[in-house]
Amino acid sequence: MDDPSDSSLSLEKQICFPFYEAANLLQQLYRPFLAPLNLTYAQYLVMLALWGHDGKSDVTVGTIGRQLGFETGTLSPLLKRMEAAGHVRRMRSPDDERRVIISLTRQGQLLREKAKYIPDQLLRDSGLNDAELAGLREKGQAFARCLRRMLQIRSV
Amino acid sequence: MDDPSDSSLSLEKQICFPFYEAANLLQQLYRPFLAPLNLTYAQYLVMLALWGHDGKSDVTVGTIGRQLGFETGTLSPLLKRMEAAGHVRRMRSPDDERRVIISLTRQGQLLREKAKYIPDQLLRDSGLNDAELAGLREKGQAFARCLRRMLQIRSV
DNA sequence: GGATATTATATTGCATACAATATAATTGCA
DNA sequence: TGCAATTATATTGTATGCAATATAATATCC
Repeated sequence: MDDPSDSSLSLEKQICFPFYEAANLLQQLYRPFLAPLNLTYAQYLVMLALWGHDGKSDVTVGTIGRQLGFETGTLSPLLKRMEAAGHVRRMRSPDDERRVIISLTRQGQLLREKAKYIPDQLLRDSGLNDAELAGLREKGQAFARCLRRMLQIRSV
Repeated sequence: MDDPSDSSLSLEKQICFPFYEAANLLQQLYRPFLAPLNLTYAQYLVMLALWGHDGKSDVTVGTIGRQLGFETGTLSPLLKRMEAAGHVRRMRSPDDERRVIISLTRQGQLLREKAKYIPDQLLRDSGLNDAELAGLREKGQAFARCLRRMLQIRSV
């Protein structure tokens, strides 16, 4: 079987394409919910990370990058836009001036109250039951884990 | 339960994030395989679509857009880059001059021979068995289908 | 303690993505 | 036939994404 059949190049047989398509679609799905909060989907993920840290410890650009799998080339300008929008503050660490500490502004903290209805709303709209949702999450995480392993990226 | 718990905003509980992350990772995974062919992942998907049509009938910009879920704002410049790279030709339809017919160049046809080893290579590298791969594909397709339904996009 | 290596972030260049809008051609209907 | 509606693609503007590179600060080693 050294010569793979041409059918392996069939669009329908692709494993990756549905995931790629889903990523595009889910951003379209979130847009009308996030636009009123002045957030894009990538920015929403950053907010989730920051809300999760609760200001208990310093969160740097690198912290967020590792959590979300973003390179600095993505995160730096993204965080500047979020700063311009008033969601976050960027501050050089006094201890290590290479680090930039990202913290929530008051507005960024308050945004959590508006955002917390979004996940449940979308879950309801999906019409999927808990088992189906759990199955999707598990498969999504498994695939991401598989890809990280193939790329030799240390999982968070 | 009108007031959702804040935990719904936890990054770990998100359904969508793993799919979003996977889409970013899979492009990184394909890059070293596709770069030698002078293709990006999105362009590879266009090639899959074109190879699948086999030149049997006219493939327009709209045809590809519906198959891949791309807007014209994405596809138009993408196809121009593929034309500049010598993979495809763009030609106004004589029948309906609004249409632009996309066809493979000789180079684009030959590229299929080089590309056909990629899927099997990646499947091997994944280390997943057939059942796991089938499960992933099914869940990915199911999620994309769910999102299309939520966005009221007619499936291809 | 000073050269070297490492770390953390920023910048640049290129390629997606999509919404909104524009343009041009075709269709449909009075 | 003529004009409004529709269709197909292109353009513009904004926001990702990542690789490659640059910059600056810290750590390490001798």
